[in-house]
Amino acid sequence: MSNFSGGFLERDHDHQHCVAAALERAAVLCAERGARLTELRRRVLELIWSGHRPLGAYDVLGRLGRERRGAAPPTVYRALDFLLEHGLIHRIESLNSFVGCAHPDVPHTGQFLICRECGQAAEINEAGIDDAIAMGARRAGFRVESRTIEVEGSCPHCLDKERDGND
Amino acid sequence: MSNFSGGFLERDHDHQHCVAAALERAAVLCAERGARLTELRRRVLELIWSGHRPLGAYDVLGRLGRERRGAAPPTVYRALDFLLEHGLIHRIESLNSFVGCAHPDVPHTGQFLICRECGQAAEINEAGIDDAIAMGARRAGFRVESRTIEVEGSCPHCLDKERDGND
DNA sequence: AGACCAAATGTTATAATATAACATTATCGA
DNA sequence: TCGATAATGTTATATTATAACATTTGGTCT
Repeated sequence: MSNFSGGFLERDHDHQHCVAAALERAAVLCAERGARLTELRRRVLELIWSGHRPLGAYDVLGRLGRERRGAAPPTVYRALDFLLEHGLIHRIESLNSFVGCAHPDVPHTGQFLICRECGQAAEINEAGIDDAIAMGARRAGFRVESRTIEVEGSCPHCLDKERDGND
Repeated sequence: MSNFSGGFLERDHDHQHCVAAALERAAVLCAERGARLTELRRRVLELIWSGHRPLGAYDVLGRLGRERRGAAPPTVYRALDFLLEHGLIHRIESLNSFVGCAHPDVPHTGQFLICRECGQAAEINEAGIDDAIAMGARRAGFRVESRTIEVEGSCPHCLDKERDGND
């Protein structure tokens, strides 16, 4: 993963590779599960992966609409639901938007660092976060079923830019 | 805090007290800050505190509309914005809704346990969560500006009910 | 008190996000 | 090939949120 810098990608990384890999993982995983990765679903996944920033359902619809006549909100939401069910994408609650998951094979709820400046989201996997949540839940007698962890701030690239500009 | 059971309140707790205390804290805090807790804002805060489950803006509007002619969405959203700014309520992103904050005096971003069964939300304050997030952010070279931590699951009371029902 | 300013609220319209309900088409196993 | 089921198309509408401008209210200065 020389492409990675602590979860945030370099601007010049080979993004075609990200997309191709994501689509390939999805194909394998759906085949294993007997789930149908239809052309529509595949295309929506590809659109979600068009960048590393979360995309809204209507952004997806906008892009889809140009190439597919009769694309309507349910078209997109149903595809997104399928992709969510299979862990191929995550929903970012604080942005009402969706981002690709790079590890759909391992069931997990995402932990995200989201840059306010450039919009890029990085998924991290910090066991300590889940541990600390488990601790808090335990104290409260609460059974955890899922987690939403979304951290907003500035990514390393945008912090660099800030420093360059003497901010 | 004999009323509390690890963050989740007993069903028979003195809720009038919760509301009164919240309104009093708000009044004090606004006075200190020279912020105007108008009748409308106070009433919206009271409505948010009508229970310990997050309330949507349109729920608030529905209740408000009955008593205040000319209540419209901006009426409510503006009051909610004020209350958010002053930390008197928190927004629950995963529910598009709002819940009272019991500790508006101490600046913090909330950590919530939300029961899928009964809808009740408990705010916790688990330093380990923020620590673990700080660690993950550090690894990624990310500067944290705010956090959304919303954990869904089952609260102790609903777990009890499950067990009683041999679930 | 009166004039003024800024903040708060009222009012109307509309944007953005999401789902319901039913019709049609495609896929797959028997 | 038939029939069941899943997927998609289609139309309408629900839900959440904000823009833009008008009016009112509350405080301040003289």
